[in-house]
Amino acid sequence: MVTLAEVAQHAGVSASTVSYVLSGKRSISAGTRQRVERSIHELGYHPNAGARALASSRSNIIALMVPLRTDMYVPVMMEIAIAVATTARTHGYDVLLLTGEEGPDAVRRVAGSGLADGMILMDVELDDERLPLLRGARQPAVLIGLPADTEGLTCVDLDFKATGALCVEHLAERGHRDVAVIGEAPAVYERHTGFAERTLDGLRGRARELGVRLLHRPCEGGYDAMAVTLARILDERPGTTGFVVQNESAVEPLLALLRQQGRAVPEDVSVVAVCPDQVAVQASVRLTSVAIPAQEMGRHAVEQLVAKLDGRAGDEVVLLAPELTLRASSGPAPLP
Amino acid sequence: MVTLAEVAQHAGVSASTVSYVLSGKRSISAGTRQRVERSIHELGYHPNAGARALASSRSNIIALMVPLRTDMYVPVMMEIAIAVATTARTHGYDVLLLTGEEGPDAVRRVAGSGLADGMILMDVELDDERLPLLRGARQPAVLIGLPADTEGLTCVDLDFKATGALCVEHLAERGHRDVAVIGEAPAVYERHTGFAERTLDGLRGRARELGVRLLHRPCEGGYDAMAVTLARILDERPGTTGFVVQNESAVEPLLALLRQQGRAVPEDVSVVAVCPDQVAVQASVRLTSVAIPAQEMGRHAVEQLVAKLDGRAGDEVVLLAPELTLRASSGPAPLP
DNA sequence: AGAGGCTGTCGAAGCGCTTCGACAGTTTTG
DNA sequence: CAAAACTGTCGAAGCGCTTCGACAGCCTCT
Repeated sequence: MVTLAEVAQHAGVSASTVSYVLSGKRSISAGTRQRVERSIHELGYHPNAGARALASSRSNIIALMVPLRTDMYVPVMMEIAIAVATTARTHGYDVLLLTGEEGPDAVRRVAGSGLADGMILMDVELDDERLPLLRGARQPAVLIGLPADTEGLTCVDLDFKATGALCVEHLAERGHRDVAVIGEAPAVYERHTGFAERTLDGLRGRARELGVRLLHRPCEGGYDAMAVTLARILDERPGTTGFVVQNESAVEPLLALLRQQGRAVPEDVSVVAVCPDQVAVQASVRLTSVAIPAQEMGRHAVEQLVAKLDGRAGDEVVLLAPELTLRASSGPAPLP
Repeated sequence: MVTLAEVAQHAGVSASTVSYVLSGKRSISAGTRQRVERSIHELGYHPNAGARALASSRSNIIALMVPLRTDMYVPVMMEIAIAVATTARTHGYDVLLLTGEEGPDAVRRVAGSGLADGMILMDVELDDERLPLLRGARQPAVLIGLPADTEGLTCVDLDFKATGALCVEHLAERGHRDVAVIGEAPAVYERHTGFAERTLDGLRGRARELGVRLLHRPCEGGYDAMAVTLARILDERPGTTGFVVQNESAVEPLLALLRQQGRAVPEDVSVVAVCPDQVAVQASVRLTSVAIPAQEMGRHAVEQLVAKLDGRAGDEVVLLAPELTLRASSGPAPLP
């Protein structure tokens, strides 16, 4: 392994000069800089990460805590994770992957050991047990998701309340009076994951204002579960003509079942989904949907965190505005 | 931050003693050990990762390089990544997440800086440009996937050739003479990803032996692409009664289309999928499938890598045997 | 022309930990 | 019963880098 000292000797300067060339924290004459850069190149020098971390108390690593669960739409998680990793690199950071398994201990471990300079947490519950630790820590953190109390925390998320409202509006505009909501798996609600409840809030609030009757049913993914859920819904509210689907693995089963029952989409029934665009486009009926901006969320989270690490930002809650894309699963807009 | 020295002082021993208590590399009397452990606990001490890495030239970090692409089934990638992270923790390692974006440079950077002790690469192409670097490096590495030349490399993968053979056998046993293969997206073949081609090898080889006529068609996921592909297949081979599907996002569309055309599964047509069990179970017809053992692959990869790091293992190619699970999408076994 | 300010470079002091050799005290051995 | 072999602990020397203060040389003022 080539060391700083060897580079310095090769270039005929002192070690500190090489360090300053690398970090740019002091001005260096053009000639010296070039000589040093050539030596670095010729010797194939790479700074040692450990030594750097020790001397500077900065590891240039961001920890990303992803949920271990697989009852939520995994591609979204993956997309966020990849966006985080990619964005982090553009700011000179690497990403350490932590699973939810260790829980709060992971937070302690990473913060205590200086392994990472800051952390990003996904899948935050309304009253997450990791939050007190984060509030107390000198470790900057950013949450993807919105807990009940955001005091002293930085959060990034889609505005799910507005998302719910938007879906109802869209269906109401098209004349639907009875709307069913196919929600996430029951477990998601039971552990009080913020986004599911917030979507529901938005749906209910706007439905009340617009005089739409709403029926919400959680639903495991898959064909069988969807069949049972749909049967119950139509039993209870036979006049249901609008569907909002928030569980991506229920989308295709729902469409298949509706088709099978002779209910045409969008002629008889409208469907709006909350899902990544890819899913909406690949479905058997191209779905009108509110996209989950996974990439943007990941990118924003990193940028907030980097800003905090640079002392450029304080706590902040960023809610991304939902956007509804009209596709083939909901009727045309009514004439004005 | 509490340091080793402070713990040592608090416990009334020298710093090296504390270090040996922590690492267990020298024997320590029970009394001393307890005193030190109490001090560690009381002071809330966490060893500094950077200092440790510097002094020991071991970071206790494994780098995991995941593909950036999203044209392959993402949940499998995610499941592998999570299995890697989880298994790594049980061996005392953390996982650094690298995206394919940086390509070979990432390998250089990580190896050069000592950021990680070893690396695991996913989505390896037959003639991957990262391979020469790995062969030359003192950085142990494990591949998930199988390149063309495995000389000097450690690899873990599902035995896709056997998987292909198994699928054909299963359909042949049930009397199918014309079998269509719905493959991955064309791009996957174009970049010569090993598993796709190896599956095809297995399919073709066994088909020839068993006198089965095989028609292979790559297919983008989604409903529309599948519709076009299916139409072409039935046009070219109207007698097709068996399907092998290797693209998970084509599964549900295929089932919907077959249903729509009045071809009953499994009465008229049998379908065998290569996909995670979750997908097979959630489909509108529970699918006979060969599972992709994502967790096991991740776990194996870590264990191989850790063994190499401990000097307990050399290069090795581990191919996991495929297992076919009979479900509702293929006919009953013929009477003996 | 001398004071004061810049620039560019260097030396040295750590950062917190691991690990090697040394050694006092105790136990085993022939 | 002395010699040999352990055991358990300590001190000190780094690991490779960052960063602070110092300073030589030069330029710019009045």
